[in-house]
Amino acid sequence: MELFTERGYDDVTVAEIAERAGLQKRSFFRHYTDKREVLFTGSAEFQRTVVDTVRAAPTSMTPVDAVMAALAQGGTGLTDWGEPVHQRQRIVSSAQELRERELIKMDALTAAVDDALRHRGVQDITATRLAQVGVAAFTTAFQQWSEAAEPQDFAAIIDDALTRLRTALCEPQ
Amino acid sequence: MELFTERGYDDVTVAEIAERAGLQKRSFFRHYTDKREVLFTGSAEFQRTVVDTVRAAPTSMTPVDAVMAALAQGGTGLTDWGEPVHQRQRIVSSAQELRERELIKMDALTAAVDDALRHRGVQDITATRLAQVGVAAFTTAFQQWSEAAEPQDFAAIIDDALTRLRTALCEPQ
DNA sequence: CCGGCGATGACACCAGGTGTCTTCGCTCAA
DNA sequence: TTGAGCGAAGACACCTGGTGTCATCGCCGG
Repeated sequence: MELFTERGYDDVTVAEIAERAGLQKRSFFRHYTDKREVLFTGSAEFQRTVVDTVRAAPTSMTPVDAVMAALAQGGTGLTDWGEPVHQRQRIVSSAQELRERELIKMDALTAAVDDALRHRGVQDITATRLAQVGVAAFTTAFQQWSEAAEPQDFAAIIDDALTRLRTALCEPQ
Repeated sequence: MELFTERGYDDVTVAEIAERAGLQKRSFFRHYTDKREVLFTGSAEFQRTVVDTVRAAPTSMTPVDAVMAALAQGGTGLTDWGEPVHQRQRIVSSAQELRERELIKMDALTAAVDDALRHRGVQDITATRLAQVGVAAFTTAFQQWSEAAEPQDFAAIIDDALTRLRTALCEPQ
């Protein structure tokens, strides 16, 4: 993160990252499959958190609500980290290869949420759609959060995103 | 495509692709920025088609309907190619780096549709949501089409996808 | 017939990524 | 205490994607 922020993602070499960590280039690739992957360590844990929350939601909850609550909670956990998350976000959006990686992580998250919904007994096709919509709302909410000047409440942003989506889809002007 | 199908994406080298085309490795990179990009030549044109269709839709049409009609039309244009598209799809889904590239192309498409909707006077945030939902429906519809044993009508699939989404979102059980 | 221009050849070079063997440090049992 | 065993790291060669650079060739208009 230090190196990337100082000189930009492309101008930092893996050998330099390894050196700063007191290791050899080869050792870097024993910990991360990719140069990109070093910026996505947390994503597996984040995904697990969201999935667990969806599964643990009371059966009285609507599937939509369960998904949105899980994503809101997970997102709040992220945004609580504050500045480091902002920093990471700036780096990721600066390079296309990183945005690609982020997109595929979100795709994996979508698949995982989809799966969690099916475990709740939601019909297959419905589950897929809900997962897609939920993750899309999460993504834009997160982007909005990271672009905002003032610190904002993540849960409020993502709720707003969903409401607007519902309106647009179901009550077209 | 021949080489990739014969031996798999990873085991084909750029030098070999160039050789089969009677060119030098360096010349390949004068035509494509990437090894991946050679599988995404059509995507710019596809995006242009969809955007133009959204813009050209009569003002009497609902934004949702305009988007879905444009995507259905564009998708039908794709699926009309038949087997080559299936072949390409098999290759793309076989390698993570290719799926990543595909995702970012879809992201670009989403942004373009978003923009086109705003030009129609749709409110900004609504436009973004509609574009996301539309492209998501397109993606799953296309996937369903490419996995189907029998040739199917693309427009019907994508319509079905949207209907189910509306139901899931607006009339939760 | 010539000057210029775009496309390609030729070639060196860098960085990401991998295979392989060795070395080091720790743990645990005899 | 010692030594076998094992995982993590070092060392190093090697491949491939990707770029910079310069020479070359064919074409086209004047």
